[in-house]
Amino acid sequence: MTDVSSAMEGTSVTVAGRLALAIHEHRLPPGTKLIEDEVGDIFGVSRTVVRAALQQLAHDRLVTMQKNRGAHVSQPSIREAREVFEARSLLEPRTARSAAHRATPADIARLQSHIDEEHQALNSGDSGRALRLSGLFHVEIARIADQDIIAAFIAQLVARSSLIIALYWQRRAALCESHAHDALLRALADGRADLAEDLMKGHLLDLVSSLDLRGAVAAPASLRDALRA
Amino acid sequence: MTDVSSAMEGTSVTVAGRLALAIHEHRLPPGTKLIEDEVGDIFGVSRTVVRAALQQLAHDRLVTMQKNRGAHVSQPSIREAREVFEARSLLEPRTARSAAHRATPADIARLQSHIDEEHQALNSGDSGRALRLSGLFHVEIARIADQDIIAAFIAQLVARSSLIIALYWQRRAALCESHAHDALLRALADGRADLAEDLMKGHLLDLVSSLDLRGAVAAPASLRDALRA
DNA sequence: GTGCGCATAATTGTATACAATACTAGCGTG
DNA sequence: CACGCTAGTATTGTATACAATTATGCGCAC
Repeated sequence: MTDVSSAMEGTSVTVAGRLALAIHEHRLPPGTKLIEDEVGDIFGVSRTVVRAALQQLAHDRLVTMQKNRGAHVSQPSIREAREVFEARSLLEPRTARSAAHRATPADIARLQSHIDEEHQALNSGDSGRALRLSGLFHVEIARIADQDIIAAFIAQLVARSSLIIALYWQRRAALCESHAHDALLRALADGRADLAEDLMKGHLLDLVSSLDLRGAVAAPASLRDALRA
Repeated sequence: MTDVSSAMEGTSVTVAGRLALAIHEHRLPPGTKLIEDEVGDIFGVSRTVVRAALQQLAHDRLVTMQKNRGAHVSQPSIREAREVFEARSLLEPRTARSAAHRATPADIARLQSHIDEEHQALNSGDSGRALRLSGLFHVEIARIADQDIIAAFIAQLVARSSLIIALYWQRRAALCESHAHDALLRALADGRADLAEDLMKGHLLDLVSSLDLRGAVAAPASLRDALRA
């Protein structure tokens, strides 16, 4: 998620960031219970700050809190999954268009390095990290478009997409993505706004069509292990 | 803001809602300091729950928190103001189009009652309440479109718009809005999707043009006043 | 063996306590 | 009279304590 909502920073933002990262990289699968004492012990803080962190994540829908029943990594429903990608389809193509108009050589270089890192992560078998970098690519485009608010929305949607992928991904041969990102990068570099918009639209459609939006969920894991990084 | 992000429990959400309402209705102007003890006394809760509430509001950018310096009602910059309305222009016209396709008679009736209440509030001089109802109208449309995620985004943007209006509104003869809403309602009722989309786009443009978003903050009476908050 | 009921443990909700930091006012000095 | 310094106050950051709620495990009837 990178950019955290408000200022107010401090310890709870750090904890929220670490948790968000773990969720984004699929080290904390959907449904995992996040016990306040346990998280507090792991990060060496009190429940007070853990609660603040969990509430931030709950606001972004990465975590679901129920009264007296604690916090769990969210398990987006199929309906929610569809809505997330509908929202992305509404926001991102137009944002890619704007980005094509504004992208500087420095921006392009930064995006390229993202893609490179993503390839590298994939080759070294770190698919979690690859997934997160792939998401960051999308957020970075919104930031190039100089639209902080929309970038924040996209960041949230990307994070939720990661949960959706964890739950509903079907074909694991996932390296098709990088080509889409390559093509997008070229379009942005050449200032071809129409093309960038179309590519983004198609890329998102590909993503949805790679999901199986009909059922089945995964199993939780151990907190300590997942957060070891 | 009506819909509060997550589930999470009652008390802090209630407090956050009450505060959000007061902000939305301009009873708490931008810049107002929100002292935790004070708010806690008012609502009869401890600082713990006040803090949780303030953090929720901070996440929605209605409140700004700085480490060790407390929480204040946000004062959106001009850049931020522009971005809010850019984001709304991206989301709302398309959403109005969808709503036109899906609106049922019950939906139309609900919208009509919103408009009626808004008129009523204006006539009785309660401009704060009118402003809030006016915002709710927009959120309701998104809900008719059956897009919860986008509705939540719009709800946040509407709330922020209220702060922007408090800061940058110039022409106070503000009843033009209701006509725009009437026209929108008719388009939705008749299922005229193209028209609804255009009307919404125009309505938002009208809104921005009624703001004064050129730098040059209104010259403050005294230096002391200017630098106080 | 299966399901129910109760005692006990875990976990969360809220309040409070204490430490750290920022604000304010009053005094002295140039 | 303005400026800086110091003491005291106000406010926030974090941890802990206790109450309320939920989850768990075991004995027991059937």
